Amino acid sequence: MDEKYAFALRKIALLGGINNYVAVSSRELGDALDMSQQSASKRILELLDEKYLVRDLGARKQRIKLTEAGVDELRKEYNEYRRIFELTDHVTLRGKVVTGMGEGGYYITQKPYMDQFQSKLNFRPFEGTLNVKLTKEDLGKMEIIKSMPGHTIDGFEKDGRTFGKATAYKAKIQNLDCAIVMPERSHYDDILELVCKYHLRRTLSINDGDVVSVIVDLSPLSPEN
Amino acid sequence: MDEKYAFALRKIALLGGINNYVAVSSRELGDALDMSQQSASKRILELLDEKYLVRDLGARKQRIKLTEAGVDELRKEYNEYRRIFELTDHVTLRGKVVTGMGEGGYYITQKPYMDQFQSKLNFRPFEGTLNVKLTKEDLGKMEIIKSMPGHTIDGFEKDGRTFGKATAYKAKIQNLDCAIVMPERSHYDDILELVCKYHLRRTLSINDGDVVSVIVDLSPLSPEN
DNA sequence: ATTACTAGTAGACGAGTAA
DNA sequence: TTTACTCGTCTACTAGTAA
Repeated sequence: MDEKYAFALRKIALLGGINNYVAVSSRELGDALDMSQQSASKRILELLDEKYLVRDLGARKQRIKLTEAGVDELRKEYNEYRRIFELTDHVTLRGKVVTGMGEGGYYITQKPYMDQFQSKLNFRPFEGTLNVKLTKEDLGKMEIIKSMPGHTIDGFEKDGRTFGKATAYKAKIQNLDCAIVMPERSHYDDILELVCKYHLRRTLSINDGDVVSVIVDLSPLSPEN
Repeated sequence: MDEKYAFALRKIALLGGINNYVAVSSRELGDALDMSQQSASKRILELLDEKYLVRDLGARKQRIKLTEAGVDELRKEYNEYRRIFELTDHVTLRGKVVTGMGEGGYYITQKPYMDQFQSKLNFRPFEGTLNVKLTKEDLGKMEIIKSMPGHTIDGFEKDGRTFGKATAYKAKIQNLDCAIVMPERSHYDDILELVCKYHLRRTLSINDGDVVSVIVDLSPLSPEN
């Protein structure tokens, strides 16, 4: 991603091209970008080529709109700014409860993992994880979380099989202590895996499709805790 | 402000150079900016020249830090992203109550202004304005407000003197209806001028130095209201 | 008005290298 | 190791202009 593309996309978004088509001439965009009409025209062609923009080239004036990919690029930059200016001690994630493959539960209950949860998070998880599919808006917050230290859960070998490393972060769901676990090699990055001392679905009376908020603690870890 | 400067400042901020000096070699910055060590070195010199950066050039490795001006430039971009992604119907401003020059009161009480307040905001302000000096963090939010329509208060002439145009936005302070008034040609942009039907200091028992929150309404204006 | 081609050029970049 | 100079290349820009 070239920075100049992000810059142009940002200005187009500010002109209203984020949710709807907006009529922006190459001259107007040139003014916004402080460049010539010709260069702005070229920039638009490049953005179309990169699939960051779609265009409806009418007779008089073109109408343009960011694509999903274009919005995603902007969101990346937005998240960088949030890391810079909103550095707080917690992040709130929202998502919908879903049923996973049951793998989470199998992994979690391995003794070496359990022992580490006990020593690092101060509780032994109930066998099983609660899977939460994050809303699109909160997906970017995962990057913020990943950039913070968290509790490292070491991997191990057993019966010739490898159990990978993971990182855990203390969290709260409806004021109940829990933790989110992020395997180092995860296929999903929009699924949050929660572990808790109790059976979350039963304790909180939640089911598939329910929307829940998870507050992830990002305060600096005290050494040896 | 060249976009490439903002890009470099952003990466430096992410590397930790926003509050403190941080050791970043020109090679490391080059990697972050996806450019050569030589170009990154040049970029740092340019940023120093523009006073966006200060440097402590030690024997082994330089230590750099953003200046106030540098942070301000980043905050501008951050505010652009907030306008894009956080488009909400209100903005909360915080600041400290201060005593102005008394000009506000003189202007406000002019009949042509008063009549417009009555017709556009549906109240006649108490004679006098409450001045609130905004916190640095919320200064950028003024840009967001300025970019929204608001109620236009027309200027007029009287006794050969010109009374300028202004824009008013409905607001609430401690749940009390009020409005902020932004003269088109204002010398201050960190001072909020509030008008209210009541005497705010007396009604809310506030005095100089008290910190107040003002919720500014940005919901789209209904036509003819 | 528009958009966007071609051609010429200024300036940004990296390689080589000094300190 | 650093930082940062010079210099040659090449890219990204604008002017002119067509459609």
